[in-house]
Amino acid sequence: MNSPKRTTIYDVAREAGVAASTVSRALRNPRRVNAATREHVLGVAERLGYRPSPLATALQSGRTATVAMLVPDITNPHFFGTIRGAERRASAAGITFILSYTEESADNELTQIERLARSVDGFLLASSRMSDETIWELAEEHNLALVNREVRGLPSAVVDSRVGSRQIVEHLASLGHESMVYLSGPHQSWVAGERWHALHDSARNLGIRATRLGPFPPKVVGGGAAADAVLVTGATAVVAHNDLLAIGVLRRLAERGVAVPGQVSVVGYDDIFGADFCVPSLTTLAGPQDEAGRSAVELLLENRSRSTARAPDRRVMLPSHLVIRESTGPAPG
Amino acid sequence: MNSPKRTTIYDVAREAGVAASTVSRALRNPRRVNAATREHVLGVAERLGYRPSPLATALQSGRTATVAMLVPDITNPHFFGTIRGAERRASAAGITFILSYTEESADNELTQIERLARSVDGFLLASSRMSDETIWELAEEHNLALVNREVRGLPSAVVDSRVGSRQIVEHLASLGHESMVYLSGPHQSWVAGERWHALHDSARNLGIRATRLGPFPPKVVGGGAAADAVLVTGATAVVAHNDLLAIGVLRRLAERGVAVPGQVSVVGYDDIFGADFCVPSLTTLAGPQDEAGRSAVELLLENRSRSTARAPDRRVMLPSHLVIRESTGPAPG
DNA sequence: CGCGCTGTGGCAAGCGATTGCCAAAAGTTG
DNA sequence: CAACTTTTGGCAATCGCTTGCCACAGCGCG
Repeated sequence: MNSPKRTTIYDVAREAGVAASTVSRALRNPRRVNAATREHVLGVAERLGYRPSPLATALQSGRTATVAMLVPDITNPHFFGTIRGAERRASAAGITFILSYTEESADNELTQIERLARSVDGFLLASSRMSDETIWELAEEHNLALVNREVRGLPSAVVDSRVGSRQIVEHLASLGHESMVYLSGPHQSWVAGERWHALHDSARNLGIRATRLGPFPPKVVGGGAAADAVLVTGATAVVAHNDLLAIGVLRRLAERGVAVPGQVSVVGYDDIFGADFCVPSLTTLAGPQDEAGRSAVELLLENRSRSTARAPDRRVMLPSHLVIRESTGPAPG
Repeated sequence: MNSPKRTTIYDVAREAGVAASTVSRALRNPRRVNAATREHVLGVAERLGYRPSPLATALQSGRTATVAMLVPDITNPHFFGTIRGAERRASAAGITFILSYTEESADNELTQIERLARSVDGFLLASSRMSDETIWELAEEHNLALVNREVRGLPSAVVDSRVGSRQIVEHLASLGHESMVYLSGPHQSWVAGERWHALHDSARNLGIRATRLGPFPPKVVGGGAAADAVLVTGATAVVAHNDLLAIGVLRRLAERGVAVPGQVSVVGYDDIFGADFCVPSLTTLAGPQDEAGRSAVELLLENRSRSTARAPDRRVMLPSHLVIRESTGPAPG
């Protein structure tokens, strides 16, 4: 419970025989106070077990030493890496980390931002479902950093999926595939668009027929319908919007007796936990998601002290790489 | 960025032609103010886009509407369910959710608690690595709720593993196994002890020889050494401290050409993501981890307003159930 | 008609820090 | 040694909100 009485800066001041302001300075602004007094004050503070109140500090100074991360869906293991990376970085900087799930809803994101605005120094928006315009407007009032999303002029950390998508297509082409299907994710998903464009372009360059199906829910259960939809197209290769969906596809294809990669090759994105031990193991585009979380926190911290509203356009692009496993193989026939 | 000037309670007061205290009361304490004035004030507040400052509220009233959850290891998917459940419940109550990873270290837990003490209403300790005594002392000063851990006199939400462990042993006995090995988790882990005791007792009752090996790191990589250690014992059944370890064991056994469940049966705990699609799929003790997270938040909220330090001894015990899959089968010979 | 009760609203004192401004003390310089 | 500059510490206002206490008005009642 909240203990009866915490020791405050005033207790320390009284005990040390100085003014509260001196204690404050000794703590935050060492050079503003004489070395000897400082030692003394610090000693007393230590002895009294003084701990500053983050709330009081924040109220007065405006700095909260807190960031909030908004994530659309916690069920998706894809985000764990990002969350971990962000939390680690924040924690290392002594920054408190607030986590909030927005359940795939842009409205929810807005509500949370509104609610937390006064208590944080900035927001990490992971795979935000909001429109570019909305985000852009929010950036006017709040300190934002985007993860796996780009909006003109805003700081972001994204794991590349354009180059990686091209690698996927090249991989499939080299195996003799002539047609592929992209199983698309939620249509508000920015990366879904990026991936499709990159796949589409590369496919055209390499003379492969590429079509898009969906959107499908980016979950294992979404794979059932997706797999069936694929089968009627007759394509020999499937690229799923993420590994969850891919795993669902594998499962459904197995049920239907379709050989992978004998008849159909399957590729995913993210290299989530389990991608290496499902059957067949999944060829997938892996990227440093935790690094993305880490970088985003750094971008936020960089801008924390800035005075002008809009942050400079810092973008971090992290490389991805294709991990080839058993779910892709030569095109049949 | 933090916008130039937020509208405060005073702006509303001036605009509405009342005192700030009246605005405050209209907002928090509806019955303390005349219905008409209240409507009026609320209208003005709405019109001005007033949002209360959680910091100011917290500083003055002591209520922060925030809880912090301390988790030993975010890499472990086991915790995802708990985190999700807790976040959902907190969010539903309009409570801000702080997440902090303590990297399997009791010291880290203490540090975090110390640091956050003034900014939260309570702590959720998930699978805490701290000693009973330390936790007990902390409870003197802080509002705590434990997840998957019991300490005399403190509120806790745990997923039963005693009954479940007995089910595991019965399952193995029914398959004709006469010896089993428990691969133990970190020795500070309370559940590890619980599980071993339950397994041990049940085994004795059923005339099965049970031994304990370890501790092993509760991760996939820990499974390598664990599997090898099992093989030298000659036991026909392995119960791993959690699914990660079990999956590691499966992998190592496959490498060594040991048939599962032909030669050795393997059981895990938690039924994490992937337990159903690894090969062979894993028999495991499943439990409502998200429910545990949810309940723990509720316990915290119940105690939030209490005056005496120690909370009443509320314990929530959630049932687990054995999910039988392909990794267990009849004892060889 | 006078008295006390209840319903409402305002005043002002905090909550625990930070920080601009000022004054005293100490150090510098010619 | 006087005139100045620099260091160092204190005062008090402030951040935005809550809440104990008081005052006033309207009301019921004997």
